[in-house]
Amino acid sequence: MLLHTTTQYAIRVLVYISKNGNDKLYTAKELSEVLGIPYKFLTKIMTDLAKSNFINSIRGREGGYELSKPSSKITIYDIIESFKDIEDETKCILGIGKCDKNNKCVLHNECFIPRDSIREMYKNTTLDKFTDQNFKM
Amino acid sequence: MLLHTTTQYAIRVLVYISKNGNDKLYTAKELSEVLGIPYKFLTKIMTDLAKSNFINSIRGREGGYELSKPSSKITIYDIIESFKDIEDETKCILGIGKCDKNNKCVLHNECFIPRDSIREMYKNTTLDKFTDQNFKM
DNA sequence: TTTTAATACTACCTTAAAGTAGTATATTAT
DNA sequence: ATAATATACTACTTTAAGGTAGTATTAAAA
Repeated sequence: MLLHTTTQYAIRVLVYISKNGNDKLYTAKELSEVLGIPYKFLTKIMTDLAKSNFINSIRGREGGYELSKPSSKITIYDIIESFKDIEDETKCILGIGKCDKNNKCVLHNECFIPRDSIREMYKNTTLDKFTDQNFKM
Repeated sequence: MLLHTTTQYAIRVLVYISKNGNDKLYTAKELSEVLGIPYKFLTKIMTDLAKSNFINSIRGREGGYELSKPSSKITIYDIIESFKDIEDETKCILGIGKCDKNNKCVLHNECFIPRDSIREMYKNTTLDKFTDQNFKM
């Protein structure tokens, strides 16, 4: 359920840009400072986000980053998936191969609903959902 | 939500002994073979389980391991906690310090219920719950 | 055209978890 | 007594994630 630091950073950057408007460019320096993400680590993540087409990166003086599509078209699930951080839904919580209804570990039934609800929430949550609200960044 | 391999192994060993009866000793060799856990890794974990008083270890020829208390007194939560693998309930899913009701990240509300239900399940699940049932090991 | 300020690339370092190897110690059957 | 068969201890290796450093490239301002 917990996400890798890299994925957390990616989500936070995209949420920040979405909340603050996609009508200007954001530099790595600004994102790094305001979100408290190490600069060099952040630029690596931004390059990945550009390659997977979440953002456009504009090089050179006056450059920076912007979302490459409306925030209503980006889900939390998309971001997590792009960093290969989605939990395989058949993966057994006790590490015994795959769990399905015919092949259950002792905790399978108890874990299924909460795991599924998290995954559905990720799929249903788009970045525009946060634009009006006041959350910590 | 996913557990470390060490924790998964520990749970599986204790569940196995509980299901198969605490009226005999189980050797590391048997547990390793039947559960598919690397022998040397398993013995390290068993030593930890003995130190944290989940099992008694009997050294020497004819030795082995047994539960040190009734399986009804051992919860999944106890095991996970002993391997320091319990998720801090105030830990922010996006890694922004602590989340509580006055200081929420964008995903806090959506994650709270499923995270809490997993934790409660761990607390309410004792090893004797599995003794009659037929689950994969 | 040169300087400045931005991102991109390549390589490395650090840390913790997973796993392995060898030896020491304990206990019982013979 | 001693051989056999257990667990315990110490130290090492491997791997992946997180993080750092230096340089190259790009493009607009001056």
